[in-house]
Amino acid sequence: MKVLADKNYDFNKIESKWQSLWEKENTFAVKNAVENKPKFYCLEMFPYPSGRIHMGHVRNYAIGDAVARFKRLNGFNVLHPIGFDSFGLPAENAAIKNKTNPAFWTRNNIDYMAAQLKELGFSYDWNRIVITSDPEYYKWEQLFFLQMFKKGLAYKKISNVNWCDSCNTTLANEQVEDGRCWRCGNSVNIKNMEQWFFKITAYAEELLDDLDGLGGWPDKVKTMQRNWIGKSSGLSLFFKVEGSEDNKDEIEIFTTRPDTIFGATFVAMSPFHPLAKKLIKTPEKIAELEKMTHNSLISKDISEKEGFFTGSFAVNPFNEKKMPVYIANFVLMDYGTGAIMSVPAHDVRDYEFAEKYGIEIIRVIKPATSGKEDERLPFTASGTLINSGEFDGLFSEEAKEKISAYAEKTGIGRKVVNYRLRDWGISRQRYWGCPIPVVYCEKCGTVPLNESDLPLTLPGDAAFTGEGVSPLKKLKSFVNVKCPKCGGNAKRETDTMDTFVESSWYFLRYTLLDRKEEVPFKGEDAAYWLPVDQYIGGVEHAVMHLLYSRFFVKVLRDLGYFKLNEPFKNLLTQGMVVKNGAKMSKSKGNVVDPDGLIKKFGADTVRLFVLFAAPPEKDLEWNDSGVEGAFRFINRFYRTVIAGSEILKDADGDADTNQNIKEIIYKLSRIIEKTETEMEGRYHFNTIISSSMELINEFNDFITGEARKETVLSKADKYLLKYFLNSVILILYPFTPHVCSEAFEILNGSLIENEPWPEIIDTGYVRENCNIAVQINGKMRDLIVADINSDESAVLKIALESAKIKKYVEDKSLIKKTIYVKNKLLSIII
RNA sequence: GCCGGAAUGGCGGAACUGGUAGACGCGCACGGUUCAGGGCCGUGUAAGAUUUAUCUUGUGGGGGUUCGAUUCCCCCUUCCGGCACCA
Repeated sequence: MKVLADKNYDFNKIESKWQSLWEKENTFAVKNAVENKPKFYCLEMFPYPSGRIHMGHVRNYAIGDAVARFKRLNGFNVLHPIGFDSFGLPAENAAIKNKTNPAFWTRNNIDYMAAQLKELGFSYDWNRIVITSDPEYYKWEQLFFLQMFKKGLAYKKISNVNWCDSCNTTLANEQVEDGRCWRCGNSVNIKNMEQWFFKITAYAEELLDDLDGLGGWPDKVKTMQRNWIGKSSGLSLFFKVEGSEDNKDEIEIFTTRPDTIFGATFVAMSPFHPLAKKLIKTPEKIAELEKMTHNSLISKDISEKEGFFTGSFAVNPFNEKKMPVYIANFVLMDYGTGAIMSVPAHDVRDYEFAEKYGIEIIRVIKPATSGKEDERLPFTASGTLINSGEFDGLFSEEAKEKISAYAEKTGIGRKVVNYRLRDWGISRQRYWGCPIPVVYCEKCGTVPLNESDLPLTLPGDAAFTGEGVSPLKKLKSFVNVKCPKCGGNAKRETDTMDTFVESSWYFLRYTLLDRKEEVPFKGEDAAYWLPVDQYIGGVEHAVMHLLYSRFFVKVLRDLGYFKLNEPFKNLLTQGMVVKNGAKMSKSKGNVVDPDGLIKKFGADTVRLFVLFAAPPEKDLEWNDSGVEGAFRFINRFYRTVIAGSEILKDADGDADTNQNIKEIIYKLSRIIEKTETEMEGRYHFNTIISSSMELINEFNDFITGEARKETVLSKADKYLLKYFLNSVILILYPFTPHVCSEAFEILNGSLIENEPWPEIIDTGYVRENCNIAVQINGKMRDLIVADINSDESAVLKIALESAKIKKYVEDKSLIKKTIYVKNKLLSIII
């Protein structure tokens, strides 16, 4: 007995029906390795459990779900997991406010957001959920830390670090944007303190080189990473300090412009340079130095170049020139050597400084081209050397080589490569993060925990007052501990790890099916699933998460976990969801809440709209009436299916069919092909959806329009129309899975998930004629109809009969030249 | 300042390697639906002129290559993003 389908589109009923079926049947659960099926790992950046899903999430996950469902239809074994990046500050701030443990707030948010994701109908394998604040997850992170510690890849040092007053913690360089905290936007100070670091700089060269192999990444992201790593090759030189005690003091400088060495007129040194104090001759200037270091600690921002003469001189080994040594606020201590040779004639910054303090300026590079512009100083381009002794006449590039070689030969310098990239500071002075598994013993010093003592869990009885130091530091029961080595008194490390550590390997954890197994993940599973075939997320993580993850994978590889070099094969960075041209935010009052929309229109409508309104890489302008348009289309689509299911009941596949039907089947075939092409990586779903709309419009013309009234549909016609309608349902299924599952069931009585992607069928249709554009001197003048595959002379003949063309070409002899593009265009030159 | 990216109707966008610019949707207008409204269906919708089955202009602006340019090249403007004393 056939269940009569609702005539009207009841999204509530349809969506809850399919969602509960998917959940009950475990439809999207996936095994590690399935024979005869290629694998596809589709991953979206997991959310921080802030409380509710926002439109940015909906867009991100709708894109990912479209890819995952499409790949499943196409016979792939698809891993499409989800989890929660659940350590982090908002939970702790909420804990301070509510005087509870961050775990409660986090748990509630995860439950709510997981329910929202289910209501949106995303096809995740929920069995593989990863929650990073669970000890069963961060335990392995602590293990990685210990292994890295043993290899020297995790180490502690005192340095100037970024400090956010509002978050009460330090930040990595990547997490400071425009001098402000990436999370809260507060301006960042500098603090001198002891911190744990991951030695990402050890991988700088590999991280840079391997970018070239990431063909599936946007150039933009690769460029950002390249700039962030900031490799530069140059020369480091030793300058003797004149008159220093026993002539021992030397200043090492770094330059990328050895060709300008003869133009150096002073040495500029960072106020933090170890020699700074020693070189200064007067007490007043020591005071000045202290003022300068103090100011540099308050703010990274140097609005005005400042400095002073130390009273000491350094000697340029190339020309024995005595150069004054200056302390300068714009010289960074943690890049290069903390001191530079200053060539005001050929460096903008040095020029500015020299002008201000009246230092000598010597030109040593002559422009290759002559012109007023190039006569001006500073001149920073390449050119020919002058005033440079034996190197005169050489061009910059050659001079760099020769001068560097000379320096190496004579032992006054060496070629070096510097990186802008700094080691990743991972210490955070907060509670809600992964504890660093280290103790400080009175006797043994810094001692790592034994692996068997992991996990080191967060204590549940910490107090969240929001005042003073981290809750962990104040908790004596946590801090006071026995040394794992000698059993003596020791104190625990109370810093926790940056939450970007969790997100650096969560995609590996997803591959582990049985979470009871005592491993972070299994090498064979990782080898099967990785690299991620399609990664989707916001571009804001271009140099944070995406760089850290690449680093982490290389470290785990070197720790012997697998042979993988790069985690993410293809990357799609989706644009923001904006309203009235601005990013949605509470302060702007332009937030659109998905819950209300799902209630009003259903998940399929919301998903369809976010995919239809713009291609994924562009920003998406929110538009309420656009959502209604998406809703209207789904209604129309549903009614079409209902009507179709009545009309196409007795479909059967033989005998001749009418030419009009063959024609729309032909059109369908082109759109199936186009969809396949788009789904290979461009992912312009908006064009696929608009094509589907066209197909539905065509279909409606057949079953309700004039065409139907004129023709009686044969069984074979109906067979093709049913194939047509089923194909459209399959094309739309990745975007609007609920209504398509329902539609497929109405039409076929079976599950769409068991159906393969539509094969293109050949109806034997051939286009009989085509429209050809006729141009006169490059301007479109007429559109004529010609037999398909006509040759040029036949088309020209038709064209010359056209009244519009005759107007321009009275006589064939006027034609100078013709260009013919078969079945498309004829261009006549007169 | 340096490095990227973008600019197409009233709006979101389409046009894949140069070949009929404006698909599809929104909005708007008119019409239909025993028509209050809504919904649904149909028609029209780049601009300007007009003798309305006609012509001109038109893809940020200016130049170039080409029979032909939204597409390729050069210059400029605006907007967005990244980096910003990294020597």
